Amino acid sequence: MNFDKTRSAGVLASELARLYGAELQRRLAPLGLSPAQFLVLSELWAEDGQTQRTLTARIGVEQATMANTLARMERDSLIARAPHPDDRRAQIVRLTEAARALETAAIGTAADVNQAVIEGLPSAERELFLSMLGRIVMAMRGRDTKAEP
Amino acid sequence: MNFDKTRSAGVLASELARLYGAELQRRLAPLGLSPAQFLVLSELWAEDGQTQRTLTARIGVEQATMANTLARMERDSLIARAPHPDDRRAQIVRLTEAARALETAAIGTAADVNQAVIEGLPSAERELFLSMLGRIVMAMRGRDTKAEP
DNA sequence: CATTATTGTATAGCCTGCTATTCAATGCTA
DNA sequence: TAGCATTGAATAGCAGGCTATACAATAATG
Repeated sequence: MNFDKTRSAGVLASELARLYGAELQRRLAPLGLSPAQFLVLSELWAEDGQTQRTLTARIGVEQATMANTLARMERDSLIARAPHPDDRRAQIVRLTEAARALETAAIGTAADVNQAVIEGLPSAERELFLSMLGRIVMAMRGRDTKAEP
Repeated sequence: MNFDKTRSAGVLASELARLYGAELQRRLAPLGLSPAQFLVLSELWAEDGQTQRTLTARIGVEQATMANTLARMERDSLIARAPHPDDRRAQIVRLTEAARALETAAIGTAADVNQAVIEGLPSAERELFLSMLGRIVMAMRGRDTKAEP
């Protein structure tokens, strides 16, 4: 009886996630960004002025996680919050000028790191790998929301 | 300019890691185990009486991370520490009876969850996926230790 | 309209990563 | 052998996941 982590999709994915996160962190650091902050910014670059609720849904993280990430981003002057015009519970999250200025560099960096990851495979296999990984994630997302009998 | 996370190996791997971790946590909880604790135990089930140093190397996390995980495991009575016979800095980490009793159930659970992950793909693709993921991880591990000019 | 349910955020507290620092014990070497 | 370097662990402090709560604002319902 034993557990072979070298053939465990979960363990391998976790290790890849850590390695990717470390590398991205290292390369985003000069811009003053962390990987989680980059993800939020990438949503805001696409559409500025979203609600915390919307960001949470689009990024797929829990509400509390987003609240904490946004708090750090506000502390770091990457975002500012304004009152929502017709819902006094909510706030509008907006990019600061500083954050807006980082778009090109940060997206380039993230693309580089993702390219580096995928270069671990011969080019003929890369598309297939991305497709498989995407399908596995979708399947797991499905399981997640489903309760068992 | 924008960042497509649905085609980012890193973002997808991170999401998969989170989904896997959540599911494994849920299924190990009845046994009183967390995913990180399970990994340590799986090393100790294979060879009891290792040093913190050895566990750190085999599992591939930082020393401080392992120290904290072991502290929680000791708190939870999964391991006990004994003085190392010929190095007074080191300690020998040993399974408790309670931890030894969990082996079959825990390994079965982890195997189930990994099976669930892989079932997101048609069976014909599963081996190839594991192989690709393994190769990508190995390539990233290599990059990691390498400094850039 | 008054109650109740739902929704948007914030907060507390946990786990597991990480880096940086510290300290004692060991090992090496001049 | 004395002194410096290395090694095994612990600790502090941060990030970013998570669940569970709390609370005010809004929506829905009797």
